[in-house]
Parts: sequence; structure tokens; C-alpha cells
Amino acid sequence: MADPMKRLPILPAERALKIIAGRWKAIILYHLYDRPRRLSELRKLVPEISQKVLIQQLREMEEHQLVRREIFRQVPPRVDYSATTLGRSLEPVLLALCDWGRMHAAELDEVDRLVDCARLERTTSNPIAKAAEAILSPA
Amino acid sequence: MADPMKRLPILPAERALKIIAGRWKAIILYHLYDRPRRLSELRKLVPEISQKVLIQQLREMEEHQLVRREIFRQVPPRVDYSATTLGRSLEPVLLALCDWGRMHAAELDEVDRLVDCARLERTTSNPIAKAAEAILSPA
DNA sequence: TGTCATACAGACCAAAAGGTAACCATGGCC
DNA sequence: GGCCATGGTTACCTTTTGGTCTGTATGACA
Repeated sequence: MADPMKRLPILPAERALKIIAGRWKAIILYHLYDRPRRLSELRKLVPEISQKVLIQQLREMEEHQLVRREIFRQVPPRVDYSATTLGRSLEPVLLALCDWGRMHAAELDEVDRLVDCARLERTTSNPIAKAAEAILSPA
Repeated sequence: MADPMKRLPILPAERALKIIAGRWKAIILYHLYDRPRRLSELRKLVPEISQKVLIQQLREMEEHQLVRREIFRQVPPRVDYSATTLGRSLEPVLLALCDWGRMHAAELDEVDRLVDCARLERTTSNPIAKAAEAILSPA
């Protein structure tokens, strides 16, 4: 992603998708919402992802200002990654995606294959989920 | 995308992203929200996309049940693509993405590069946008 | 018979995204 | 000097995605 900012789509929805649709970005962000995390911590939290790709995704999110990187010059070195305000503003959107994904799985009888969005709020409290549900099953 | 259903991610948010993050899916869906469209119509509405890729995206959305394909055996043949209920339930989510994308551009002073989400509702009426805004600029 | 419009299909290619495995730099500590 | 941990980088490969260009089936109609 050379010159990433220059290449973001001009349609807002596509821009948003481009920014968050990376293979691991949602889960990483999700763990950063809890608290700042060190690289080694993130590796333990998401063991399926290789270190190179993890750093790659973090760098992209840093460029898009979803994530902040702080270096503490210690021995051994310490680097903290945390969610910026812009990154946090994505939480309701990710929640909407999560709820819609669950609804979609439900419609196709695949809920059993799903894993929970864990600490994210429940469906009923999310206005987007309500809107989507209203479309699926009108009163 | 062979066996597309078998391969959808097990995390709901990732599942949702996988389903809608295709290069042209948002715009296609957006045009289908208006009314059913014929292939030739869609080609005119989104001239940048090649026919093969257009069909590809439509087929994937059909498999994920966002889109319905109806064949009318006429001469010349006629095929209508339309948004299913499941496809329509995505509208609030796309709207949320659109609003967030605009906010993101605003934060980075790139709004001028953006194009409008046209007939989609305005920011102020969208609860997700409100939530995201509240995070960015707390009262 | 040839041409037309519509909707597709297939061969092939290019770029992007994701992934593996190996290596490097720092500085404390034994 | 050799080893440790942390947080990287680099070279290389595979898969996925998007794209071009060409071919095809149908049946009306001139």
C-alpha cells in the first residue's frame, strides 16, 4: 500500500470498507479497544496471524489513524499499540457489521458455525441491528 | 470463490466484511435498492466495471442471497437483478459505513476528494453516525 | 443467410493481499 | 563471548481478486 491516503476510494462507503476490510483489522482493533497492547500481547491474543502480517496490518491502521504506536526506549524495547479516537469511532460500525453478520448466518442456518463477538454489546441494544431486523421481519 | 458458504469466516464481523467488501458490491447494491435492474442497465450505471466482473460480483451476491436473479425467456433474453430482503437489510449498515467514511475523510481533511452517497439519508438521521460522532467530539 | 441485441462463458494476465521462514539490532546478564 | 527477549525486516512464494479480450447461444427479422 504505497501512498495509501492518495488511493483511498472517493465513495465514502468504499473508503470505509477499504480501511477496515483487512484480513485481521477488526480483531486487532477489537483487542485494542480493551486497552493498549504490546506486539507480543497481540501475538498471543491472535496466534493464527504471523508477526509480519500483524505488523503490516498495524502499520496500515496507523497510516489511516485508527491506531497509535508508542515506543518506550527500554531494554528490552517496548512498543504500545492503542486505538485512537478515530479508531474508537469505528466501534459502533464494527458492532453493526457483527450484528448483521450474525443475522445473515441466522437467515442461512449457519449460526452454529459462528463464534461470539464476545464483549461487544448485545444485538438488541444496537440501533442498526434494529433497523436491519425491521427490514427482515416487518411488524 | 468455490464453496463460498463453507468458507465464510466464523467471526460475524469478518463474515459481514467478506460478504460486502467486494470491489463493486456496495455500488451495485445501491443501484438495486432503487428498483430491479437489467444487466445492461447496471453496465450503464457503473460504466467503469467490465461485464465479466459485474456478473462475477452479482453471482457472489446471489450466492450470499443479497441479490435475486430472474430470467424472462424473451427475445432478446431479459434478466432482472434485484435486492433480496437480506440485501435490503444491509442498507443501514452501508449507510453507517458511508457516514463513517465521510467522517474519516473530514478528520483527515480530505472531504473535498469525496463524492456524495447520493440518495442515502443524511448523516444526522443515522444513529450509528451519531454514536461515532459522540466518540470523536464528546459533549 | 446474415445481422442484431442480450446475457454469458472461458482463456489468460496483473496486481494486491496474505503467508513462511530466516535474519538483524539492542543491551542487559551470566 | 554467548544467550536472552523484544520488535522488527527481508526475500520469496501462493492465493485471491480484479481485469482484458474474445467467443458463444438464442431467436427475431430483413
